[in-house]
Amino acid sequence: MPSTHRADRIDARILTALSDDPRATVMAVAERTGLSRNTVQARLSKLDDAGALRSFERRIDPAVLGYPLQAYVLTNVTQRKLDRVGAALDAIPEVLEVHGLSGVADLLVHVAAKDADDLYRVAGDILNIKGVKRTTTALVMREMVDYRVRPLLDTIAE
Amino acid sequence: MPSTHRADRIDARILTALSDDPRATVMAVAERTGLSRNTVQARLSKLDDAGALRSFERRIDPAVLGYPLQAYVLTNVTQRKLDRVGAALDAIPEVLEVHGLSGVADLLVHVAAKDADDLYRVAGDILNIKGVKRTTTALVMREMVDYRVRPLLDTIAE
DNA sequence: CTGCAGATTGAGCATTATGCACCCCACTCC
DNA sequence: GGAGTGGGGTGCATAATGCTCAATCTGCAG
Repeated sequence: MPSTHRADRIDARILTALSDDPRATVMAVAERTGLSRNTVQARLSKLDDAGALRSFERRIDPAVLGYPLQAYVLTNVTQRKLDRVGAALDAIPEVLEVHGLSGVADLLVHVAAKDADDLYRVAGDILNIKGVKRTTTALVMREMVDYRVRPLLDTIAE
Repeated sequence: MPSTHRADRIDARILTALSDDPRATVMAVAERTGLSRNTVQARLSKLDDAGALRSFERRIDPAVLGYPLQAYVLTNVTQRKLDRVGAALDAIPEVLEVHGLSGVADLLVHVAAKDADDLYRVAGDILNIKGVKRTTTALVMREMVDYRVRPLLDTIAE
């Protein structure tokens, strides 16, 4: 469903400017990028018409909501029940995201928790889902490289 | 450095409104939440003074930048060299984020790639870092639950 | 080389939003 | 009772927005 859209140099410059200052107005972006206000406005509406920008929720840190602990739960699933397990995971509030993988595990479940006990409980909830065979929990201890796309933007902008 | 800040019901309502419409103006948020413009403005400036909102880059989908493939590389590292490995990973453009873990692996490296060959190359780059002992690559095949914080926001907002 | 379609730009204009200051009120904690 | 905190209301000068129109300026096919 997403992104038949491919960002070019100009889009990259706009996105870079927005990364520098997410609350920047269209005018400010235009100034920063040396583009006209019209162009920036047109590009931006194309970008979000195309659904190129993901949910604002991505910018919300669970820690601020009182969930300072994060962990990744590698999950093995009885194959036929993948969808059911997905639905069950979706119903757990502490589940931030779930990726279907090829490789070591079937699912990578990203969870947040209030504290160690809470995490233990959530991990238990996941293990109790019918169709889940095995889980391995890895606690996030440090953010070594914070999510960034800048290097990719830079290669596009040359 | 982050978040001595803890969001309350009002913050949660504001954040929810912004999730519904990321480009909403302060006025629109005030209307949607039934709060006054003053309050919304004050809350928002507190939120970003406190650094409660993470980088705008989180909203940029690598797929739009021409990197439609994503993978997680579980990495085992010679412990003493963790920082050096972190720095080396930081230098690889295709590395989106790196988490330091407790558990199965030492590092969880999230990478993007243009295609299968590109991914293979990136995985090789990681494995070639001095201090990296072993890697396991898991390709992301499906987004089963897209990143979301809504359920957590809802519990706060009651 | 010529010409076309799409993108970029500059300008204008009515409408809204912003940032800030000031004041008031309700609630809580001493 | 008094001080402090946080939400709400109002006003105002300045700035941004959304939109349209017309004029270049591309890239590219013929």
